[in-house]
Amino acid sequence: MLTLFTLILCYDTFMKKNEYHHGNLKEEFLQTAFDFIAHNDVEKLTLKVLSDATDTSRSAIYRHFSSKDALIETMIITGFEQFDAAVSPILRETDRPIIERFYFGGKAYIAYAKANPNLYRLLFGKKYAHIREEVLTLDDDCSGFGALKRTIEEGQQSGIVKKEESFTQAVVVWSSLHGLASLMIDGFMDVETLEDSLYDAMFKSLLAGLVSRKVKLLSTLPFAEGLFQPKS
Amino acid sequence: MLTLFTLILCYDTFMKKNEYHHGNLKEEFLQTAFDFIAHNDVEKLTLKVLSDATDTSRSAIYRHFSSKDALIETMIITGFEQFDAAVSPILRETDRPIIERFYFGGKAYIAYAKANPNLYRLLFGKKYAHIREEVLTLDDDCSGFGALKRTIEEGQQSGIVKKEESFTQAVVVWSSLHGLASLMIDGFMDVETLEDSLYDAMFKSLLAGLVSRKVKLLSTLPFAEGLFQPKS
DNA sequence: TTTTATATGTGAACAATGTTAACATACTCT
DNA sequence: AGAGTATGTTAACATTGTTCACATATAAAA
Repeated sequence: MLTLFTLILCYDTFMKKNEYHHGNLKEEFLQTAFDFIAHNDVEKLTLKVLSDATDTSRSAIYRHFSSKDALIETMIITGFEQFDAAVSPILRETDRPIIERFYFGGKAYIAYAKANPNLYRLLFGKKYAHIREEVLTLDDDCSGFGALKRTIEEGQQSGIVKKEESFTQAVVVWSSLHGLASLMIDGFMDVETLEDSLYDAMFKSLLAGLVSRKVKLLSTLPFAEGLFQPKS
Repeated sequence: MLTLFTLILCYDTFMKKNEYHHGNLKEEFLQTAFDFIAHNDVEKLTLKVLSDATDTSRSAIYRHFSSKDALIETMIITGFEQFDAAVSPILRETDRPIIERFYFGGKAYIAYAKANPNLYRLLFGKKYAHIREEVLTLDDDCSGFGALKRTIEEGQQSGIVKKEESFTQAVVVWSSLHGLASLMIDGFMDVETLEDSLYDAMFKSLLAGLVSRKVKLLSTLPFAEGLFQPKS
């Protein structure tokens, strides 16, 4: 009997490690939640999903988050960090032609939304707008929007971008990106076949409104040929 | 005692009319639901809200709709009719300059979304995309998108709009409108002070991408001055 | 008119959900 | 070794959408 007890003790100690106290349950919850919305809508994310996946009780989550919404708030904060990390750096590659930075930055924006539709909806939807306000401020230069605005201002200084209110210009660009991304991930068009051509058309249109007519385009982007007239 | 009974009968018959059978309860449910989302998010619309407002039991709705979603489906169908009725006719005012039609059509689009944010989100959100597919097809000329595409094609024929794929051009326009409307109603910017100037900037940018350079703008819209070069 | 069938409304009950409270267990620090 | 804290469990609650058996009004048939 002593031997059996010892065996159980050994099993508990070395095999199952912490059966009762997980140790990093908070991270496990978050990871499970992110894994879940990679394939399911946020609406389907339930506490039962989290407890089942982590093999805990339904109320265990309340030791790490004050509520379900609190967990989602954390997801939104880290979600914005990841989203920004995927898009903003491209705008800041100052050794690259600015038009290219706009082009590939926007392309990364659409690509991220398409690759993570449920996360994108969570980040930019109405429901958790109050959390967003804690994370991103449009006036903040560090935010994605701030990076866009600053890049536009940089383009103004080098004469490529029209010298208008940069905030307004940035909103116009952002609206197009957000609109196209939303229409794509919310089931309005066959994304697979149209994504690239639609983005190119939209970018071309945006450039026409953004770029000064006096400037000849020096970009290497092939589709942009003929967009602008030679310097007169 | 007979008198009392007669009184009750009279009361029932003439005052309360149909206390048990309402007669038009289905319409009452729909009207209540529309009234509700005029001031609240769709997520807050619950069967208890409907039963309380119509003074019926919680399960009465199931005599008129097979489920809560079925009621919302009906709302979406009529919602699209109303939305289309507010926007599409402007595009079809063929006696008006086409640029003006674009301008005021888009303005009506944004205005409707801003005036009915919860309905707009319901119509264009992901959750009920399957119902949308029954109502509107992008290929259908009668839909709002079809009206936009046809107007663009009309502009191409008169030489005002660039002769490119009209579907792509329509998607570009729609993306901008949908993006701006979404950003506004989902709490990204102070809509009250910025709505008009942002829309004008966006429309100007769209025109730059849409309109043929060879055409001198004859529109009466003041802000569009200087957008295009004189016919050379 | 009386009877029958159908349409419409009610009340009780269900499972699922987020949440809380009382209790149990394990880790930490003295 | 023991006290205190952090972490996990179980049971219960209210709310939600939904269903089912039952009640009542209207329509149709006799």
